[in-house]
Amino acid sequence: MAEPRFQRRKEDRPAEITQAALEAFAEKGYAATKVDDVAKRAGVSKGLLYLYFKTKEDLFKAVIRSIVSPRIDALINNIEETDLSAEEFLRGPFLTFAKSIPKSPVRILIRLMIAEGPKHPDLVKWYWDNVVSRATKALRSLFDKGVENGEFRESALNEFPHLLVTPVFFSTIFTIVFKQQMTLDTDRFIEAHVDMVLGSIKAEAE
Amino acid sequence: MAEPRFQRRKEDRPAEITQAALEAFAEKGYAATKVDDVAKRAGVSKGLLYLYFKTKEDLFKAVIRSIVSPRIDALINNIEETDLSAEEFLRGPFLTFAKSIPKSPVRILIRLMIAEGPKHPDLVKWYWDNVVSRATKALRSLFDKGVENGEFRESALNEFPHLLVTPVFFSTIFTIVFKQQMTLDTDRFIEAHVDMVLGSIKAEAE
DNA sequence: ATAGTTACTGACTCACAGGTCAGTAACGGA
DNA sequence: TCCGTTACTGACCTGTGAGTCAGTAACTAT
Repeated sequence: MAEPRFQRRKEDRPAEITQAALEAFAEKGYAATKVDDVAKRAGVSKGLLYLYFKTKEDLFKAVIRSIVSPRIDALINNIEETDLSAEEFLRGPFLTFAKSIPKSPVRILIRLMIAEGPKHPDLVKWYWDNVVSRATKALRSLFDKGVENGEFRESALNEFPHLLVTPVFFSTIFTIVFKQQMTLDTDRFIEAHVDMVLGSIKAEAE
Repeated sequence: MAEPRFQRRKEDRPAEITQAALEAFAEKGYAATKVDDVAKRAGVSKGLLYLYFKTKEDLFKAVIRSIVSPRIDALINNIEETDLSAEEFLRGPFLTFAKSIPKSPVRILIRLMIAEGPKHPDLVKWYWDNVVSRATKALRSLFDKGVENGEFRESALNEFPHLLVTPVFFSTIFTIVFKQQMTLDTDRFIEAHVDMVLGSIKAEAE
């Protein structure tokens, strides 16, 4: 009695395929990844992949969405529901999150968005609405709250909350591009920036 | 007497072709740009292009090098030979340079390095040696000079001069990826960051 | 003029990868 | 155990674009 050559697993296939695709894209980038390789990695034929995803581009979008959504939701809930002071939150949960990015698989997505974004305007739109806007808003409310309760002075961070996260992007890209020659300690780099920001916005005792 | 169908211009061809390639890559990215299109843009046949550049990859590398070199040389000479104080230099020539990046054609190269870098390790090595290392060193010496002459206190910027330029990368990428939905005022964004940095490292009068 | 040199052309080749589809076999129900 | 359904396979088709090369015409030297 021979082993069955394959199993029917309709429910699990999409997740298995997007996971395989993420790994493949991470290694080679989008253009250089063959659909056939993704299929092999997922233990599936190319034909099946095309039953679940209409085109390679469709697969790409599914990968981004499936990885990004849960993470960004978690961060934003975290900001909204914390009972820490603004400074405690920034030095605690935020810093932990920020330091993890350059080391986690998510960093790949940042590269993919930069590299492939211009070819997929609707994906960029989705990313803007679901990630950038929401994260910006959450951060801004954090700084506003800090000002309201007297922790912080009014500063450029209220207008440009992005100023907080610039070193996260910088070290992520650095890590990806210069992984051979890198000696940058991304943890201390990001910490130093957060120190500087807090130092410049904390209300002086007066 | 008919016009000649073409002219022989051995000297000028390489520069014309790399210029055309930069424009094409800027519009479509590397993978999506056809060698034939680059040739057409340069007013040249595909065959001629292959006389000057062995492969498409070779052309890509030539584009990066030819655009980057003169700019980085200018900046570094500027730092080394200025007779401004460190703060004056940062608020003057450096800020002008920094603000120009997200708007200039060079921003394309940043995207190309991120997107294609991993496939061209020798190009990344060249970029590290000729751009990143030299720029880092020049900036570090600027902060060191500031400390020596009592303008600045010793700070994280002496160890991580990169902290100065993070918003330049951030706004460049933002501009490229989110050009449709962008409302970020990159000039004021970068200025606000430089203000913050200077505010946090200036020696207090004591 | 004319012959020699070489910058230049563009039709061609060919490998490759996205996408298709006719057939196959796993599974569920009777 | 057989039949119907459909998840799944993989050989095939096809457009595309990188790279080639035999031929052509612009220039040069005599």
